[in-house]
Amino acid sequence: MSAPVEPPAGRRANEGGEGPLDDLLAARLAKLEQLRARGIDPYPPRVRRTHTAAEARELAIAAGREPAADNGAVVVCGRVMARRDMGRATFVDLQDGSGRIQALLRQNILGPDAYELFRLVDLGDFVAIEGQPMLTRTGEPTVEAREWRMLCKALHAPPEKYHGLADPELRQRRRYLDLMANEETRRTFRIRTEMVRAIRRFLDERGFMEVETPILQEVTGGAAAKPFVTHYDALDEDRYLRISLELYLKRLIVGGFDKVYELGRNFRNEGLGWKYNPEFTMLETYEAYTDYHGVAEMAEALVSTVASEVLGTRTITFRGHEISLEPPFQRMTMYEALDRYAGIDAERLSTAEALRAELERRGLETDPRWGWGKLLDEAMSAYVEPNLIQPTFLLDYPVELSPLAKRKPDNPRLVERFELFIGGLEAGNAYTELNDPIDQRRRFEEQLAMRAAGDEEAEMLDEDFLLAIEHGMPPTGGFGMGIDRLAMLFTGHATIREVILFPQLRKVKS
RNA sequence: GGGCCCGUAGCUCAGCGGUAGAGCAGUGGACUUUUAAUCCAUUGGUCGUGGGUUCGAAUCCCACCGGGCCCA
Repeated sequence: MSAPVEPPAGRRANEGGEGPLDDLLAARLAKLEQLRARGIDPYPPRVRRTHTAAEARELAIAAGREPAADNGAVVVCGRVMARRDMGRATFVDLQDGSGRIQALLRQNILGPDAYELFRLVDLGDFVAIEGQPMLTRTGEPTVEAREWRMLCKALHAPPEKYHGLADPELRQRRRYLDLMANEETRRTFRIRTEMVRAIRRFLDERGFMEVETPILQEVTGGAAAKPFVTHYDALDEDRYLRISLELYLKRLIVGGFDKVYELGRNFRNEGLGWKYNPEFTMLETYEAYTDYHGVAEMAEALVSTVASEVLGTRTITFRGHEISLEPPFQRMTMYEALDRYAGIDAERLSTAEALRAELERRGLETDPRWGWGKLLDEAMSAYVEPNLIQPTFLLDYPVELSPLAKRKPDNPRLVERFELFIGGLEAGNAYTELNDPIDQRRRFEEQLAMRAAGDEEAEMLDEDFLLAIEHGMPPTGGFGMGIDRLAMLFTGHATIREVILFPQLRKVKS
């Protein structure tokens, strides 16, 4: 049943029902009607495709310039990306998920009617071409059509064929246009997917069990971050969107699963920036009967293995630096790093006042509410992290910054923790997990005091989690890794938005 | 949050106080091996929005909206 043509949604200029219909749109709608008038469905429900574009290319190359008269036709399908009209012959470039293939339509082969009908095909439409794979005079793999079929009429033109889509805002808001126009974008997201697959493979082969834990949480924690709040109508109760995976995964270690991991989305109510998006993907692993040194070995094996499998190399380029992911990675304590890159002696500057004075002297702006731990963290961000280009484990953090990590037996002001830096980015974080429930309660209480003093990023007290570890959690090494940041490193993109399909953007107000 | 920059045709961009432009896309025409096809002709714009300055504003000023980069 065919209905009269109505103006489709789209074309912002026409919203509100004023003004004439856009010329480009009108031309396509007219062609749509002409197809229907000739009894052709512009949106047929199915097609029998025999070969992808890539497969047809292979066949064309095998067939050569003068293919045997009948060595089997193929049916290829795809979006029309370019069209070169030569009179009684027309070339089109079809793009499908495998790549591109050229098709040649000639009037004497198709017949005048079918050839004439092809004039109704625009850039962006999907068509099926049935015909002979072969090479043209210039050696281009081509399917020479003996029949063609409409698969889907597009009402809008695709982005410009040569420059593609360049406007960063459009590329992110309407990622489908970016994907259809830019091969580099398609490559980026294929690498990201391959990377995630390789990570799962690595962990699965090592006997880890993939699990899923709640995103909507009554109490949230496991990271220093401000959460999003939502409301659950059925219970008339508020819930937080999780900020990390940690506290639920450790409950599973308590329950007796020795090796678990989760790869999932976290949500943090913070600003946007080149390395921040409010929703981002984390991997966290927990392994009983290992410690942070064992985790470090696993982490470097994971990063280097995944690089080899996905990129075929362990050398990457990021922000102008060549980086080797070959293990072992460099190891350095946090204090050593502060001394080496900033000349700051954290042990001597052991009070907030002393450290603040030193940082102010260096021209770093500080906030009077910051405690010693936060000040140290800022000093790290300013002076140390940008220097950690080659993969580096920074070991042994102050307890103030790590309420869920176990203290070092020989220095209770420090915990057994590392952060992994690659290309100046914090890519991983791990600790020997705190399993002393008494110490854990004390640490939560210190965090509560910080919350009361106005620190919105301090941990909440999770009584249910405490009850869990009061039942006993074995010595455990935990690890977290930002998947988006690893994707930045692997694809060479300098901003996190380039590796997230639909990054968070402000609403468009009309 | 602060500083700097950007917003012009569907897309990529020029114009920066004096009648809104180019290429691609579109439309009409020529062309049966082209590939950023070529050639001829041609349609298309509240110059992000709203105020202001000016005889005159895409252009200068202010505010707002959206985006980018740097800093926090």
